[in-house]
Amino acid sequence: MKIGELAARTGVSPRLIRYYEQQGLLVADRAANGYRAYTEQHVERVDRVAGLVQAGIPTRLVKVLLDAEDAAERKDPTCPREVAAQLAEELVGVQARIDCLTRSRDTIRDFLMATQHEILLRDTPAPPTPLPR
Amino acid sequence: MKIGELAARTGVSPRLIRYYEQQGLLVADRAANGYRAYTEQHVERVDRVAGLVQAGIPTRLVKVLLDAEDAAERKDPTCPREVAAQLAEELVGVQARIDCLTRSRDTIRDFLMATQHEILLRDTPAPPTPLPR
DNA sequence: CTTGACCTTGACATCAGTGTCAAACTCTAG
DNA sequence: CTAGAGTTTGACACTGATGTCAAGGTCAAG
Repeated sequence: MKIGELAARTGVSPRLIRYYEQQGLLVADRAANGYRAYTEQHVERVDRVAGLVQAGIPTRLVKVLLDAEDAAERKDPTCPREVAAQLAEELVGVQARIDCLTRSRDTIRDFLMATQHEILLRDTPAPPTPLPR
Repeated sequence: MKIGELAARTGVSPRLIRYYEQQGLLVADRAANGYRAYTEQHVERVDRVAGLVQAGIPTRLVKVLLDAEDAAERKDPTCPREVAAQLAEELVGVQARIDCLTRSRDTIRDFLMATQHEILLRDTPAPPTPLPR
């Protein structure tokens, strides 16, 4: 598929898709005419990248994260200690973000409940199930 | 306490603290000399703001979120439907970020385990406990 | 009183993420 | 063959979050 379709399917503008590629987060084949050619897998990839970027992860780190995911997928346990350390480092940052967002999510949800606006709550996950810490 | 101490305690630069105030995310008392004066509560507030901003929530929305939290805390169920709708809207965005980050966190954690780097895993939460969706 | 550390405001700079526009090319439909 | 839609690259612009610097006020220590 071409970039326009990929953009349509991911909700990410072509401009941004090219930007991500330029940042090394994406690799696109090229058709004979020079057009970028994408596969189904790219759809997922772009969604993932956009999601992380929107979650405040700088592209530089998105690359690290996704590279690790790729390695994991390939069952490629090649991981120099240095990289592992960087990932571990990043992990705490990610967890911090999750905690902060979770707190806000819970507060918003509770608030909407308290103000009789439950109707607005769609597919947001399970109720105040306090997770085992 | 003055801005320097607040900055030290939160790890947020004075510059940024002033910026947050300017964006309406913070309200600071003023001492007779014009210096901003903060209380313990501000420490928490600044942590919270910084956390959300780092998690990719634009300051404009951080304000909405925190205002709702404040309202909730004051047991103030005054909430025009319009505001509630906006919050509900924001909720799905927050949840999307959480999902995306959670996925990355799990992948990183799994990856570090798989590569025999468990040692690097500090206080990151419970193992692959698949949450009930 | 002077000095040094910290505060104030405001201007300017930077970086990342995005949008927009232009010029040129490709392809498909008519 | 031509028109229109989509693509490519590259330049420029903008916004939000931050850093930095300057000029001047405050204050505590010496």
